[in-house]
Amino acid sequence: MGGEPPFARRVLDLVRQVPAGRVVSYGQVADLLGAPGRAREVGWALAGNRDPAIPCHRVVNRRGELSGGHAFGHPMVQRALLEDEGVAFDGDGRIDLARFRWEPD
DNA sequence: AAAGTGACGCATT
DNA sequence: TAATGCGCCACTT
Repeated sequence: MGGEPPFARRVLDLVRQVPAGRVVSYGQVADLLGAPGRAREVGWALAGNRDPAIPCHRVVNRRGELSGGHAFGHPMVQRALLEDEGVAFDGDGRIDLARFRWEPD
């Protein structure tokens, strides 16, 4: 029997559960996977993702800022995707995580 | 093998 | 609240 699925696989599996109009932070994903302190690995997992079914644009940093923007070609692309889902940005280009943070049941 | 890099986060200043 | 430094771990050179 193989052990647990690769960390990257578990990251993508969790992110895929994030509904439209909601976001999660890198650190939150790591914490939910039982790997606190490994937020950077979450970023690498998303960077290596090739599956368009994974809503990786819904993952932001702990301050509600867009970090993976350049991976979409331009930060504005990710922002447009989120705004289209109903996620609001403040004057500093940040999301109010108190309102839009998603948490699993 | 060692050092540098990065889709991050936290403590301290 | 913002800015800085350090910890973290996989990947690259």
